[in-house]
Amino acid sequence: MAHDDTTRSRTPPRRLTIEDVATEAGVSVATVSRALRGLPNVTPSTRDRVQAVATRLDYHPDPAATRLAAGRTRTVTLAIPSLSGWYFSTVVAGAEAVCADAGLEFQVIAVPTPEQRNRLLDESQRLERRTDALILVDVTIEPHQVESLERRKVGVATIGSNIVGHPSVCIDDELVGQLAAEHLLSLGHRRFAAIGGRPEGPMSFDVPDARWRGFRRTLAAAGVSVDDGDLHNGNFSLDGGYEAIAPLLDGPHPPTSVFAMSDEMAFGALIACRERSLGVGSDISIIGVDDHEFSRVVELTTIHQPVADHGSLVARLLIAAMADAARTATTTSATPGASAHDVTASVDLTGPVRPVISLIERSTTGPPNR
Amino acid sequence: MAHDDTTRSRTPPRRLTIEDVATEAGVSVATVSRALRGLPNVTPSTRDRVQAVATRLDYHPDPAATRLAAGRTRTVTLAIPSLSGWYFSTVVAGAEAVCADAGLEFQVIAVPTPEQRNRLLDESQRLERRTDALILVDVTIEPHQVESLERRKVGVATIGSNIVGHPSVCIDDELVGQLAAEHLLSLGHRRFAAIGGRPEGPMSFDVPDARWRGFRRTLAAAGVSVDDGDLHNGNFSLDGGYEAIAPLLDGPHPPTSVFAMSDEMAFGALIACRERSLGVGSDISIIGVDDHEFSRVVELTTIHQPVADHGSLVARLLIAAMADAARTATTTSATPGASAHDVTASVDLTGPVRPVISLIERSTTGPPNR
DNA sequence: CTGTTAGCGCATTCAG
DNA sequence: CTGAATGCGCTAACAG
Repeated sequence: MAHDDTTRSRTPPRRLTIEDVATEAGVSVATVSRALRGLPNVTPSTRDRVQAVATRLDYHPDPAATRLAAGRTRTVTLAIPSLSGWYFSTVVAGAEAVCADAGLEFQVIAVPTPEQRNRLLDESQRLERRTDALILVDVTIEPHQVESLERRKVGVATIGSNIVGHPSVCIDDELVGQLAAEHLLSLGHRRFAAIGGRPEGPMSFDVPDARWRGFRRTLAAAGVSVDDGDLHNGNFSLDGGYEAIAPLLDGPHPPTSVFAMSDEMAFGALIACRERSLGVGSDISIIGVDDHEFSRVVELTTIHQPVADHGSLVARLLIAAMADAARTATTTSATPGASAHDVTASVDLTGPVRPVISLIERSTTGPPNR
Repeated sequence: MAHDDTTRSRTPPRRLTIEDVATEAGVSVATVSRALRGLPNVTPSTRDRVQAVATRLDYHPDPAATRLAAGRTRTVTLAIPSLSGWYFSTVVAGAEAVCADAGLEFQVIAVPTPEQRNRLLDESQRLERRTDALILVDVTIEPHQVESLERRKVGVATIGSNIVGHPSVCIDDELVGQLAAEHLLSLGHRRFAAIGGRPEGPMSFDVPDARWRGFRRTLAAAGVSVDDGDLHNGNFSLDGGYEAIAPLLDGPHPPTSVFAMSDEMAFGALIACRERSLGVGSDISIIGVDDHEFSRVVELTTIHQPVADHGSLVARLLIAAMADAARTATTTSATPGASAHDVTASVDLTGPVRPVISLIERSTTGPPNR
């Protein structure tokens, strides 16, 4: 009554190891290891045979054993202030897809506070053992932390900021501010307010600063002056946007236009305006940043950035950089001149990649009516 | 000239091992292992000493080695049709937070297609080696796959469906349909359309079916009949909602009310209505499901579900179930009667937990004007 | 209570 | 080109 014990039995089937494959294929484990990883020094015929057996047995090397023996984890870890929210989740999705494609495990960790950020980054020892590389999304990192990761050969790539010598994707945030200012200015606005970042909030990334600089500079060039009192904290959230704008609307001297540094904050502002029966696009103009999926639902004028590309782009850059590093390491210590013909990875992966941004004019902005 | 070589040198510092701690503390590695894991059979004084040394040295056990030796990975893997989108990312965020808190690594994998789903679930061998447990979010799983995972002691928990004997969180989807129908009915509507799931789309989960059943049943009880021709595919996306509703609006006999099975699809419907200058809440009523973060921005009437809790809840249930399983395993083979006093985990973790849902009436629904 | 020892599954020298 | 041997760092019996 022989039945397939490995699929029917109630007891856990013994996991098959490289040795099972070796025995079955009539070779040594070393050969199996080489064959399966596509290393040289294996006769094509034996390689094929080994691969056939492995496939038939449905063999997959144990990642833990591989890690322990080889020292590499084949996993990428992404750290991000939050996993929810449109921007963040879109970035995560992009990065995951690329990593999965590359056969890398994808781990993710939310670091909403500076404490958690440091707890993660200060333990490079721990990190090295868990991951081959780190993708930092709107997470700041200090020089000594970078250095520590470099020393431990942990790859690093960033979104929203950049580290010299490491791949990064970030838009020109000053330009964002400039485009917003130019648009509002061209419409005839002269009274502005801005809703921006979390000065004492969880993270301290410099995106909002740069946007504010660009905004302010452009206004100044047009002879309009704003000061830091015109910048309000909206925490990059819908509620934050609402809270930030409401008092202004109720105040004695409301702005005719507001630059919300994210669409989500702009949505909050929209609610506040509706509550007060203000005509958005006439009584008051609102411009956001992101081109959030739902911006067109409310016809929000905004500055588009290709968020979906951010994640996949860094992941690709990171993977290329890692491959590059690995190859350089072996190349350097083996055949110093071998890279002459190998221009494959000679694209520069260390400078920041700057996705193109553009103004999308919809109906929440218009000429001021007062 | 002694300087701290482990933090300054350009060469990777040799990672310190359990043996370093042992030597430094003057005990054996076994004792260090016990002490650090809080196992019994260690004198408090030595335990303290070991812990002090470990802390001072900033020692962290290598996860790969632990996995290999202990067989457990201390990682939880979450599989989900997509990582972006409000519902999904909110769930992910909740689960991650709980896992991180519990000291578990958190891996995530997108399975947009049935092929990818099967590729994941059919390789229980591979899965077992990578993760201790699986959280399935709106991902269907076949009985034999469940069995295979059970045999390999991989924990499983689900959201959006439930597997007997495993923890799960899912709302009463028939009730969702019923609430929507009752609301629309009470307003006086008699002509309905529904926008629902992806019949031939990537996933084949039964959420939309249940919602449709509840909707239809309630209507029938009120003497109104709808048929499958009134159910349109909106793919649970904004664009899908738009595409689904547009032709109806342009048709000869448009509905006075539409039940969108997700807020995102409702948003798409909203756009279509606006394009046609239809008064939403008067010319046509729209009700969604989710209570999406932005529903209040557009004043969408919807059926609220506590999405933020879903993720953290399953994660908690899963972790409890895993602890339970581990304890049962040891208990059973050691002290059969020991659990008499230990009622800690005797809450039932195997039945589905059903979060409370409720209708939130805003302004996109109202009495029909024709 | 503590130390010794034998693997966990694989990658990797080094001989052959 | 291939195989035998060593060790990655830790846990889990077992012996003291």
